[in-house]
Amino acid sequence: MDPLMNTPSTPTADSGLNNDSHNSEKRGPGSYHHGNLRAALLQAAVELIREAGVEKLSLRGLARKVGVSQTAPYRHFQDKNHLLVEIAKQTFEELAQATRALIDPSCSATKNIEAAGKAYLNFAIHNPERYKLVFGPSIENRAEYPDLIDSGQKAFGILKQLVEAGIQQQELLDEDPQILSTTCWSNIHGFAALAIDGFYDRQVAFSDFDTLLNSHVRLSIRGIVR
Amino acid sequence: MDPLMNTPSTPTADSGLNNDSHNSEKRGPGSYHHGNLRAALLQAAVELIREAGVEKLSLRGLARKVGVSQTAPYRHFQDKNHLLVEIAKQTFEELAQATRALIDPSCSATKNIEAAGKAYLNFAIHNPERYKLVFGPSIENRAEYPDLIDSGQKAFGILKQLVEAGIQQQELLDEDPQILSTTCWSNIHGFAALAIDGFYDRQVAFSDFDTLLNSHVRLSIRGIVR
DNA sequence: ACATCCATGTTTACAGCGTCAACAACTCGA
DNA sequence: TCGAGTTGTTGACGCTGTAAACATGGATGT
Repeated sequence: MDPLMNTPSTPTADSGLNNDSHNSEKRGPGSYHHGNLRAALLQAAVELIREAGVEKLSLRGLARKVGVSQTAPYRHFQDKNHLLVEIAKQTFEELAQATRALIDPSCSATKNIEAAGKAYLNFAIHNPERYKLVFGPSIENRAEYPDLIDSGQKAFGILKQLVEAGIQQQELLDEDPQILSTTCWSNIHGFAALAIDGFYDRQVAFSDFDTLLNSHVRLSIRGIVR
Repeated sequence: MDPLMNTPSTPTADSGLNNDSHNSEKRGPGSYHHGNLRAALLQAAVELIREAGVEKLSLRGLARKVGVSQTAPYRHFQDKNHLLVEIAKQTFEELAQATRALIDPSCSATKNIEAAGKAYLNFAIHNPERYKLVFGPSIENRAEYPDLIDSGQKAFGILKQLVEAGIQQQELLDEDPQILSTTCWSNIHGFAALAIDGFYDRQVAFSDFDTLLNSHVRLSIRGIVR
């Protein structure tokens, strides 16, 4: 306990005031327990990631933003990695939902794959930092989180089903569906990754981006149709 | 000497001894200047990155490995980012060279694109951490390093030339070469990225990996051939 | 041969990070 | 009502990137 500038004063009254001032309804005035910290942390983390990328996310900064002490998050997440994994899981699910949303059973499989691909890319491009979180190196030991793997496989499953249908309908090449769908996924993912990281910015005017995206999806799928 | 100063020891004798003791041959015995520090740092950094990935690379650890003080690297690189940029530049050049090596002018453009794609993927898969460094989020403000951008564009230029030749030879679709080559690159990159990050490990047995790779290249290119 | 300059190295220090251990406050069921 | 468990706080440790001040010694001009 140094009498210097560090800790200003009584924690109870102070934290209550602080929270009241810039933290709308998350904590009652002067209350010790947050009440919904886990959810608040996840939400704030997503915001911070969206604003500055995963690399810039720190648990301490996150705690500051939510208005709790720097170690409070450890009551809800084993460590930073577990927090990221949770967000990645959610992101996979949103990605899957966005992809699934545009599928129309009355259309051909090929059309559906195209629609799904575009939806996938649009999600990726509108949520670039979270997309990078999911596929990038921020998460350590991905393999050790079965739930995360499951979410990913579920998203991939959407595409795989479409491809299998396409093969059955003789719209696509009669080859191993695993290979066809993997190739398709790679193609789409590659575009997302490069687009997000700005590798196309110097090649394509902004107005042409949609053309590029549409062409890419069309040409990528063309590789596996009959 | 000065009893008021709190510097603990005479730096001359001490540092000389230290260097002699634990620093094998990189530095002459008792020599103060390294003589080749910049190159040594780059080489050691590449090793560390290969072993543990860019995320685990620290300038201090690097300095330790090379046997210099923790701030010595700052005499040769403005900051960590500049070091990474330098390595990325080198990697781009190696990648370009590996890709170019397998091109055979007596073959068709399509065959060459296929060969280049496979060479590209093989380089990526055998140098996963450096590949991730080049395309991943480790480097900040990529756009502010024109040399790096140039290296990237040069590597991409190889593919673009092949695609343009293919269009002229009427092997490929008669469409915007920029779009065709971008699509081709995306497809290859997507496979590299997902393969490196282990997204195929649970789908494909190791022995089947080459099949998957070859199929992917074939199908990806198929999308842009006539 | 010698003095001097400057590139290259070292020491020290600071702030920020992830995380652990010890302690404090609130909640809730017996 | 009380005691236990949950959730929060404080303080500390060792790591990081990097800035400032200082030391060294090889190159250079005389």
